[in-house]
Amino acid sequence: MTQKSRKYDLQSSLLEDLAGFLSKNLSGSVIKEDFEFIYPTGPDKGDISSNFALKKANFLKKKPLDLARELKSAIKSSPFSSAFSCIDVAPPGFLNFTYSDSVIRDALQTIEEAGDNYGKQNQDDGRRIIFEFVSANPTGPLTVAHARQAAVGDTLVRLYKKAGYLVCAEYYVNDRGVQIQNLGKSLLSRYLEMCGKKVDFPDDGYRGEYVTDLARKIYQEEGDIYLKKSEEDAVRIFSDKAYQSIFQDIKKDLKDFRVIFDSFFSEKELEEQGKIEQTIGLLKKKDLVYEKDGAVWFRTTEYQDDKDRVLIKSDGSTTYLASDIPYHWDKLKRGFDLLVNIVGPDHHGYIPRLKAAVGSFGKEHEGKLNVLIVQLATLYRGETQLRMSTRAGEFISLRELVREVGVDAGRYFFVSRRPNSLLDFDLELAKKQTPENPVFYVQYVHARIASIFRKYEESFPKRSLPGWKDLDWEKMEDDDRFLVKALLRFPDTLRSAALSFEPQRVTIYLENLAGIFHSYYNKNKILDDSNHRKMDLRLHIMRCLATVIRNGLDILGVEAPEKM
RNA sequence: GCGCCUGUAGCUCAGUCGGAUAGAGCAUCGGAUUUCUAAUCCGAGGGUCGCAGGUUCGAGUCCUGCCAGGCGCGCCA
Repeated sequence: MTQKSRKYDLQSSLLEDLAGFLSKNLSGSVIKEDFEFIYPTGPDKGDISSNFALKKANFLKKKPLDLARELKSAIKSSPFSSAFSCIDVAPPGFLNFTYSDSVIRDALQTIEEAGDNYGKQNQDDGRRIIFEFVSANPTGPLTVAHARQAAVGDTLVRLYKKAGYLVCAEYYVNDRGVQIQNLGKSLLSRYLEMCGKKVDFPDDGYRGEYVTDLARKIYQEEGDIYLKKSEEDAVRIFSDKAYQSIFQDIKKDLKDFRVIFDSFFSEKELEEQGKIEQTIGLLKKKDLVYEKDGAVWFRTTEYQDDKDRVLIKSDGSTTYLASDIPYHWDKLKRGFDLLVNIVGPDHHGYIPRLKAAVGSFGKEHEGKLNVLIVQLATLYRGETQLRMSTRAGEFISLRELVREVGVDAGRYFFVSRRPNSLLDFDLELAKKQTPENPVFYVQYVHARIASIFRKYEESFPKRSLPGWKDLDWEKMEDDDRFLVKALLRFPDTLRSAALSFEPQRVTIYLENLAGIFHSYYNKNKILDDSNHRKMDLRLHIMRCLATVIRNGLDILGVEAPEKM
């Protein structure tokens, strides 16, 4: 990690340099990566701690406390000394550091300079990452399950972009195959009904109302002109009409949910380019496929699957897996080093197959696929759980959800729990404008600060706020320090959220930060005509806090309002 | 039966690569408003981290076994 890459992450930069210094100061047997820093819990433990002495005492044949004291005195007589107002050796061997005011000053300056870029990093390990998510079949509207996947996926993409990676967000479109055919047949049936024909609705057809609505629209606009077509042609035409219409709606819903895709990858094109056949040919050469019972099988058991899987069914049609293999090969060929797939829990049995697909491309690609499972969300209205059944066509769509609770609350709630945990989503709570609702609690910070600045403009119309260099740091109090130290943790929070694929760390951070602010706000007056020097300092702190809240909410795709 | 996931306060959940006395919010109870937005704040009570072993300076976190719940085990997607 270069100095430049940590430009906006003061804390990591400082701690890394410190680790480098200490590892050199000890003996050659310790490297800077041996030093880790943890956030201490509880009072009187400083701002950041090191457990190095406990970890390495045995290895260095020293007592932990002695080792800790040794480290402390090394720091004391080094330039790093000025970064800490206190270095405390605490039994059984912790080193507790308290940041000095110079660090706090530097933190504020960093945030003011960085602005929207605060939190941005340059991980710079050259890896390119592709996130594939939602990828819902374009056979019906997006549901609440897709909504959570969309919110999680999009937030992760934003996190990785902020961390400095080259990222691509992709939607894989199953725009061919049996399900699209079924959809076309369903639409055709509804259409024929409108034309007055008596028809049997397909057994495995799509019974949702959206199909009937679309049929009505076609009938109204074009009349019964399709009655003359052969059934084969009609199914083809109606499949295409249905798919086009539904897919447009899906794209619009995603856009309205502030979910941005860089590309939509078509399965149909994959087929038309002959990639599926090619792939099976290639696998044949590697002796990874064989015929049995009239079907063609892929030896996924070579890659830790518990049984082999069919690629070509005995009726000659191909399975999803047959398309997924060339699709994932294509991702690798496009130069992506990490393939992240975000899927629902119903797909988890599918993971070994996909890993086999990636593994079959070559030893060097094994391990490049990372499948994240996003669990379902259960909707509640207060205490009552909303039952949903996709089969019967009874479900709450993404669109309805957004209409009811809005994009901000929707996105925030979906990412506020670990992706791998079930999520209870209370529609009533999401709509509430009270502190129980974490979205409002966090947004309110931004609105309150904006309000302070409005009031400031009003009360001191002719005054211009002094620049950063002219502030009086003697006026800083413990409450101010505490607040800024929380801001200092922001870049590290984003990094840890990204690397662990856990966006809820951002919401937890923001809620904690909001709590610190509201408490501060209640206790301390910002605008103070009797003490302009203190007011100036605090206005700068408030501005930095608003920046962090805004940047944090932006990662979540949630707006930071000026007024509420 | 096999595999994956989950189990932390009454409820919903945090808990970073194994760190110090396990934390929030809701709910309950008691307080705060001549004020930059009370959409807020302050305080109190509330725990066998599912159970039992193990690893070690140290375990909610890692390992093994068990218990409970969810999901997956198709020539469906």
